[in-house]
Amino acid sequence: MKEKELRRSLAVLPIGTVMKLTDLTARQIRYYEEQGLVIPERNEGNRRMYSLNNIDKLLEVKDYLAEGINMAGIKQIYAERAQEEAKRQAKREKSLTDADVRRILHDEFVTVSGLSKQNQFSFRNNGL
DNA sequence: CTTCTTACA
DNA sequence: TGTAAGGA
Repeated sequence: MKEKELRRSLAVLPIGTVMKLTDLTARQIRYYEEQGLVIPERNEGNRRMYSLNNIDKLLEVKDYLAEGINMAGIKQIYAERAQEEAKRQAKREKSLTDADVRRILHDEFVTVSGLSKQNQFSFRNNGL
């Protein structure tokens, strides 16, 4: 499920194709870019190149606009999503940290008590 | 021919 | 948002 995401992120579509796929004018597509929504890559000739994910986002923006939401509103929606994503990532990092805490605490115990893995085994055999 | 930027009777 | 201009 990752090879798929990679392909969806490949910028291979020129603006002309995007216009047909989204039914948006070049003017609109470039304007949304100015507004910070859907920034395409550029090829050697400074031409905009879009990915399938870019297409999806443009269609999404188009829908919001059709629903009567203005540029400011759409920006807010994406700003909120970005903040939520940031929090999810922060929480994930915290979980990994907690897992490491056990190992760190365990190693700390072994060091302070002067017990190596091998000696711990020996103690068990001696009824400790 | 397609796309780019800039500007606006 | 449309469209013209001038260049790539």
